[in-house]
Amino acid sequence: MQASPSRHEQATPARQASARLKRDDWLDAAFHAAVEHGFDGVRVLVLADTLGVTRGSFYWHFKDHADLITALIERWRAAELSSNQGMQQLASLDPVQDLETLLDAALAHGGADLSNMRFELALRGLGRRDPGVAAMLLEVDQARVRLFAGKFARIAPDAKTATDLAALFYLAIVGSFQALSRPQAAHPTKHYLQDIIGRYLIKQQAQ
Amino acid sequence: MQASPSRHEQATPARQASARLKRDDWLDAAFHAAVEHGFDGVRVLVLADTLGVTRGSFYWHFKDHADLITALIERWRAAELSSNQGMQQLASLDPVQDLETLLDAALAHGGADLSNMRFELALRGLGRRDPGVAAMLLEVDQARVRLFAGKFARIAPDAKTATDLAALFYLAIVGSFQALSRPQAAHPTKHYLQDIIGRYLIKQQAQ
DNA sequence: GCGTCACCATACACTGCTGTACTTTGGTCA
DNA sequence: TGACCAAAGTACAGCAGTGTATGGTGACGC
Repeated sequence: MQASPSRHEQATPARQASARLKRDDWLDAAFHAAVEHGFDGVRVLVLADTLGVTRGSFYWHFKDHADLITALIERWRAAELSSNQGMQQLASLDPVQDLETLLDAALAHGGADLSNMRFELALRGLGRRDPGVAAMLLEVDQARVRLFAGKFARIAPDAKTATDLAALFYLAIVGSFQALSRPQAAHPTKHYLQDIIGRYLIKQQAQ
Repeated sequence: MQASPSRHEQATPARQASARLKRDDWLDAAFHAAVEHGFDGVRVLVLADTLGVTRGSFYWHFKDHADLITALIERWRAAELSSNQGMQQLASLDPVQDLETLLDAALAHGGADLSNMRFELALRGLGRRDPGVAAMLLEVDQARVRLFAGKFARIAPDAKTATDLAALFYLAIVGSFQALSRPQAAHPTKHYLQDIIGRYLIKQQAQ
């Protein structure tokens, strides 16, 4: 649901040269750590290890561990909301095509999007303990549902139906992020949703 | 989606008397810790604190920390699958009523069910790192979708529609566990789903 | 060519948590 | 009433991680 997150991701334990690190490099490493091990697994000691430096570098760029986490979250939030705004712009003549494009983007479980999905799940895990994070996630969720509702409004018979369907489908998408999703198999969720759209909504429209 | 989890839950830091603890008491405490702080927050030291004993007791009941976690997960799995089987039994004459009862049970976000919901979310967080847990969750998910599909089969026009709708609604339920759910407000998800059922499915059936 | 500053290393103190070996208590039943 | 044993206490070693103070280095500007 967002473009590729980072400029240069580095998964290998030791960096190739002695290129000096910037704040964003630490944020990228923290991003991947959160994706792999959750927010509890974001340790500055292991980040320094994977980046090939010591923690002395970290405490130059960040005040402390909490500073890293808040910066990481804020970067995601900004990118997410801006991506949401971008999606709101593009609208073709075919409303069904628009919805399927939106579903494709939301359900693209692979590559960089898979990392974004897992990061978002880790973030939701954090939101269950941190009210501030929970409020931020609610803001993002509502922006997305508004986006969906805008698309559904073009094919639904009335406004309430549009918002209901938007909420239902968005919740199903969030649910598909973590249930019934074996990584090896092709993701069936997309077909579910597209079938449902084709089966009910179009029928509804054509009546 | 499950009955009350534990026989006697104890949230207060110091226990009232010197009642000796059993294995299940430790599991109950671990359950609540997982609910509150996730699985990474299940520490035997803090469990001992809240139970009012030292860790000497813990290492009598459990081999180590991993032993506690696997026992906790297995207990949940057994209770969940048995609860699922119980729900499969009850079926009234009215299929729509059955579905709404099922949705009520699935979406009951309050009291002991809220703890169960949060525990399940913590478990899914763990499943993202542990393949064994992920496989177990897939098993539970599939059992639940089968349950839903069985109910939908009584009102849907064909088998594929029933399984599609079951998957869609189940995913929406899982999604509603963590998105768009501010604890203070009444949960709108139930009304979404009931509206959708009333709006589309019944119409579909009556055609 | 040299100083400056952004970036990094090193060393230390400290905390929270695990696991283990051993001892102690207290309830129950012969 | 005294032995037994489940349950809990005590003490120690060790590990992983944070934060801090301070010193080192290398690329760039002048």
